[in-house]
Amino acid sequence: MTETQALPPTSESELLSRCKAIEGKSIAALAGDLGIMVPDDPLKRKGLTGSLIEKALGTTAGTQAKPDFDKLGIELKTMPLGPNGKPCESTFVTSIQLLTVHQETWEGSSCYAKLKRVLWVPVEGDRVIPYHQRRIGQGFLWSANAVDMAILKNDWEMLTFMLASGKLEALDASMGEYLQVRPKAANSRALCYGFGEQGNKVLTLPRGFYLRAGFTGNIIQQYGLNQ
DNA sequence: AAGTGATCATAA
DNA sequence: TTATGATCACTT
Repeated sequence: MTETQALPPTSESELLSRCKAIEGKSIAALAGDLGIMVPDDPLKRKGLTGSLIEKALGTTAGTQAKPDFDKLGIELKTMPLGPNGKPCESTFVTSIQLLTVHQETWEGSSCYAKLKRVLWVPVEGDRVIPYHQRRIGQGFLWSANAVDMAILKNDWEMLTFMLASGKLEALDASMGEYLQVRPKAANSRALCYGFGEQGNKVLTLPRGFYLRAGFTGNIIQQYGLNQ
């Protein structure tokens, strides 16, 4: 049971060639190569696909709030694809520090740091395909075009304003065109502090920014290449 | 079927 | 507790 961790890639082309090396592999094959067991219980393998691909490609950020390939400024995201070839889930971007987001700017935010350049790795996500058999697709590097970047910025500024001005109860996942804010917690009892209506601190669920599946679906269509 | 809110595993 | 990796599961 030897676990291996690739060294960090030093260029985009090196990163892409590593993607090519795992393209077409099944989850079981990749896990086998890395010496990692795959649980049979779906609840015990949430996030496993992403972790396996991280290990294979050589991410460096670990548990830090930074892009996965820190030196290259690239964030790795898997994109589970349903039977229709479209993403079947939203994409978690970053957790939110509710008490300090109001001090941030879009360009200085961890959300922007992670979204400015993303390595998307499509993976079969159709629930009818046994998890072990699901194949890894063709990874590709992406940056938002000017129009999409403006929409992301607008979403972020609107959502951040809600958080900063104590509108926690009015803020829900229906807000934002590309970005949304949703709970990101161990469970509904794991609370943290945020701002209430009067600018006071109140206990609330931790939140994170997510990309809507509709948006990531547009991305993969533009870049064209799924399995 | 989609969309939103809740949850699971693990590291530091 | 907060960060990482997300997907599960209930509501609409």
